[in-house]
Parts: sequence; C-alpha cells; structure tokens
Amino acid sequence: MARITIADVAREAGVSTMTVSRVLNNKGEISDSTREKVQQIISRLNYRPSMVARSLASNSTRTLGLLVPDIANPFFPEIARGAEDVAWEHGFSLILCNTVEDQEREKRSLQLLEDKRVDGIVACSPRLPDDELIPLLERHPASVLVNRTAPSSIAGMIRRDDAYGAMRAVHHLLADERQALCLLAGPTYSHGGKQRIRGFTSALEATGHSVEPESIITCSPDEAGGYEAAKRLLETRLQVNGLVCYNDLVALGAIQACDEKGMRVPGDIAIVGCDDIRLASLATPALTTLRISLYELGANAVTMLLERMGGNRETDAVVIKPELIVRASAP
Amino acid sequence: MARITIADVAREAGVSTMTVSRVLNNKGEISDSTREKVQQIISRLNYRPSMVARSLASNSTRTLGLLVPDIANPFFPEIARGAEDVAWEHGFSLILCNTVEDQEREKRSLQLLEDKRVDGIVACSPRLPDDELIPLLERHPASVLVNRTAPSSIAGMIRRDDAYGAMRAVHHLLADERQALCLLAGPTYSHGGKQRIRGFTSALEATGHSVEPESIITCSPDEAGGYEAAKRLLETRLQVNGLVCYNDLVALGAIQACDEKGMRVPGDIAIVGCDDIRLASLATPALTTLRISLYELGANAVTMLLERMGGNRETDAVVIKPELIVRASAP
DNA sequence: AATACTCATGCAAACGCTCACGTTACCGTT
DNA sequence: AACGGTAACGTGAGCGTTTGCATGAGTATT
Repeated sequence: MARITIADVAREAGVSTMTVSRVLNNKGEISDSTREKVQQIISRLNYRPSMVARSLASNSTRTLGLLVPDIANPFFPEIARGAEDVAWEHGFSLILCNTVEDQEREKRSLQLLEDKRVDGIVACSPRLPDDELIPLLERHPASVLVNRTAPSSIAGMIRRDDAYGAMRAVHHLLADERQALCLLAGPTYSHGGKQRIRGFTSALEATGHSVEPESIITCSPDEAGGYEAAKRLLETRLQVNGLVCYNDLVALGAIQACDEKGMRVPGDIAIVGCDDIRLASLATPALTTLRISLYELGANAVTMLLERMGGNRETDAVVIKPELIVRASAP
Repeated sequence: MARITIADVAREAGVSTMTVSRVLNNKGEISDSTREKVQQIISRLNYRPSMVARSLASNSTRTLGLLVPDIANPFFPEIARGAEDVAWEHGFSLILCNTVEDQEREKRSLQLLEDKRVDGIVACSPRLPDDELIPLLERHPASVLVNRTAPSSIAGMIRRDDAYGAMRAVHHLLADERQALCLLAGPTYSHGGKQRIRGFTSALEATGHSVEPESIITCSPDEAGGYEAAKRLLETRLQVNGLVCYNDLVALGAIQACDEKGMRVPGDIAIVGCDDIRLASLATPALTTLRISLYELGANAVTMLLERMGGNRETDAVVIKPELIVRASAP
C-alpha cells in the first residue's frame, strides 16, 4: 500500500509541495484558482496528510494522554468521555493508559506518553509519590491532575471537594438524629481519603461531638473493602447508626455486611456513599450519595489542559463541590 | 525545553548516531564496552527517543485505534481495559475514539486514525453502512470488528453468538413452563438484534410453538427503550409471561414498566437480560442474563489484530457463546 | 519609465530517527 | 606477505512534513 504523499499531489497539480502545504493549512496567500486545483487533486487522489511527518516538523502531535487507574472502574468512563469530547472539539485525540493501580506501570505510562510526544496529559489520581511524579510531569509540555495536588507551575489540578462532601454527609446524618457516626475512609494513600477525614472530623467537632480514632477505618476502595471494614466495625462498635463511605462501592459492600449482621438500612444504620455511580440508584436500598458530574470533570480537565498548553497557567486549581443526593439508605 | 536528541547522545559518547540507534534497538553487533558507555550517557542525559521520528523513519507507530460508540456505556469499558492490557503487553498504545452513535463522527474518527497512521484498529459495533465502512477500513493496515461482519480480507471479526444466546434464553423460559414469550429486540439497525430474532424464532419453532410478529418489538438499546417497549407490549398482549431482552438496560426498563403495570417479576412474568453489567446482580430482582467476558472480548480482539498485522489472516472470525447466569428475574 | 510594493509561489534546510550500504581494524590462513 | 573474513562501527540518503527566506510577476506610484 504505497501511500500518496504531498509530493505526489504537488507533482500532479504542477506546483511545489509548499503550495500544497499552504492550502492544507490555510496559511499564507494563495490564489483561488490554484487552491481549488490543488484541493481537487487531493480529493481525487484521496490524499491524507501524515500527522506523524507533520508532528515531526511542527513539534506538536495534537494528541493528549489520559491516565486512569482503571477504565473498567465505573468512576472513570464518564470522565474519559467528557475528556474525549472536549479534545475532539479542539482537534486533539486521546491516548488511553490504564495504570492498574501499579506504580511501575504508572511510571512507564508517563514515559510512554513522553516518548510519543503528546502535547499534554490528564492524570487521574496518580499513585506515585511526589518525588517520582513531579519529575515525570515536568518532562511534559503541560499537565492536569485529577484528585491530586501539585505545584501550580507543574500541573493544574481539578478535584472534588471531599472535605466539604464529608461535612455535608455528617450534617445530613446529624439532622436525622444520628449521633454515632463512623467513616470508612478508603486507602491510606488516597488524598481524597485524607480530605474526607478532615471534613468528617471538623464537622463533628464543630457541632460539639467528640470523634474517637476507632470511628475512622481505612479500607480498599471497592465492595470487598467496604464489606470487610463494616464487618470489623460492627463486631467492635455496635452502637454505630450512621456511616459515611469512601465511595458507592464501599457503601454497597457495607450494606451487605449490615444485612448479614441483621442490621437494617436505614432503620438501624444510615449509609452515605460517594460518586453516584449508576447502580447507586438501583441498589436496594437506593443509595444516598454525594455526586458531581464526572463528565464535566473530564471535560473541564481537558479545557484546563488546553489553557495551560496555550501558556495560560492562571487557573491552576478547580474545586467542585459535590451535591448530596438523598435516597433510601439515608433519608 | 530543548529536547535531547540521538545526535546529542552520539556526540557525548563519541560515536555515531547509528551506534546509539543500535544499542537502543538491540540490533546488529556492538561491543559490550561501547554499549555500556552509550547506555550510561543515555541515562545521564535522560534521553528518550522520539517515537514520532522513529515512526516516520520506520513506518510504524506502535499505536492502535479503539473505536467505541460510547465509553460511558457500561458495555465498553471492560472491552477497552482488555484491549489496552494486551496492547500494553506488546508495546502498543491505544487511541480512544467515541463515535457517540454518530455516523459522521465515526467516519471522521476512522480518518483521524488513518492520519495518525495507527498500525491497526479495533472497531466496536460500527454504525456506518458497508459501502462507507469498507473503503475506510481498507485504508488501514489491519482491523478487527466487534459485533459486526466484514469480508475476512478486510477485517477480522469477533462477536458474541447472539442467536445462540436468544435460543438459550428461550429454552430456559420454556423449561420453567413459560409459553407466552416475547422479544425486545433492540434497534432495527443492530446486527445483534437480527441474530437474536433468528435465535428466538427458531428456538420456538423447533419446539412446536408458533411465533407471531407482534411478539417481537424493536426498541432503543437503553432503559428508556425497554421501558416504553414493555409498556406498549403489556397494553396489547396481557398474556405474556416471559421476556427476552436486547440487553440488561432494556431489561431493567422493562422491569420498571412491569412494576407500574402491577405485574410481578418473576411471578407473573420472567425477564432475561443480556451482558451481565454490574448492576444486573444488584438490581431488584437480580437479573437473569447472558454473559460473556467483555475483558476477554477486548483482549481477544487485540490479539487477533496483532495476528493480522503480522500478516496472518487465518483466524478471521471468533464467535463467543454466552453463558446463562440464572438469578431471580427468571429462575 | 523607473521604482516600490504586493501577491503568489518555489527552494532548501530542518525535524529526529532508521536502513541499506560502506568502511575500518584486526584476526587467522595459506 | 597477501588475502579473505568478520566484528564493530560510520555515512548518507530517506521518511513526509513545515518553515524561513528568496524569487518572480504584476500593479500602483511617482
């Protein structure tokens, strides 16, 4: 399959490659007649310019990298969709990398994206420690982090206000006369987890409640994690009647554990999740949860990235306040 | 940010660029001493070869295209994950394109991938008619279609055996003494839908049942579609007691419609879905459904693509028989 | 009629690699 | 001593674009 090149077009049209290049990019002055002639040849020959040659010459690939822990995790597809839509509108495409929660693969992915000379990257919840992440990011023209902080000269940031979310959940539970609250805080390494602890603690203390360390439990961010953590919790502290969870999956796991322990949700214990994934509304009981539009999160991340690529590093942090969706699990 | 090039490395190491290239690619003969010296310089300078230059010279991008209707649709993330894992193992990366069910965007995406000179593409359920799709695919070095047929010289194919699935569902329902069966067949344009009609019809006829045209209803492939189709159905044919659905979302919509009409699932009517998306097991009642491993579907698609890229067009079609997962909605 | 411009176009050098050859230096053979 | 062979490297061209600068043909100005 010998591909048609710009030279073929030029020869056929009896002009120089330069002229063809100009009509391709609408640059410089060109007479209407030659422009039309060239365009005709282009479509007759079915010529498509090579972006790889173009990239080499122009030093820009019009490609972005999207790093996610796992696209199969229900949190990320919507983000990816939002990101791709905005990228598409601006003529960029997206390389998708799953880090599968593996630091080594995350590092390799970042390097791969550098090798491919992407024009910028959006990294969702990177797991690498700062001293590894920052140097890697610095080698990219621009980057935006989702749910993770970095110096604004290095990367933009966009995240959910998890502290606010936890606070909101606590107030909601307190208003329902629930006093014995616990937090399933997610993994220790999670930035969002720490935020939730902050919000949870300060909301309780501000309302005159004391918070014991045992009421905050770490867990893996999935159903299994929620199940086990809740089980442990119910075996030690039977008086708990309100539970704030790291995310919806954790909440679902917790519900299952409660079922098994014979505790009714929300009768004996109210449960609040986070994310509002699809099945939050379809589970039994339907999950009260904190939500933000993940589509917009992804879309905003890319918008911000494009800004930064354009040299504008003004808006360096966007924080989105989640909305509390009240359903059966915590009325 | 002036990037380090292979020439910089060569100069610093006192060798030619060719030699550096050789150690980079483990090609040709090189003495251990110079290899080591070069490698040292490379890591000291933090040199990373430009894949875009490499691609231009070697005529291979080590990049694949993944076309999906919508990554936010729960059907596709798992496929994407499987695809990316296999690609990653073989040193390829993936460009993700959402066609958003839009033919024009699908066409543009295919062209974009051509412009980027990807080494191959996996296209999930393309919507373009054959006379548009085929020429577009022909311009790619290799391609694999998911849930869509094409001449094996053009593209490999991998799909679920939907006819078998529908047949399996029918037999399951018949075994439960359900005789009045209907099919919510999905969109008219869907290849899978037609397969289901075939399987549904032939399974019934083979067991001596007649199938009237009204018992097969088309619908959009989502909850709204299932809801409306089921509602229409229940208003006209009250004697139906078994429902085979295009997918799980349709089934969930149908369940909702049944609820509203006061029909108990599975008491009055049994419902079978397809896909086994996450919420199938968590809905109430839990959904009996047909499943295949989407992860493997994606993984196999890329494996097949790599085969084809290697010139091997032998295995041109893989058909996966779904497994019936029996849950509450159709015991 | 000469000058100064503008407009349209071409030339050649980059961009950072790979690939097909060519070239050394060194060794063993006869 | 002349030759051939081979391991270890270098040369130069090419991949398909873009970019800076130069060129030439008209047109308007004086």
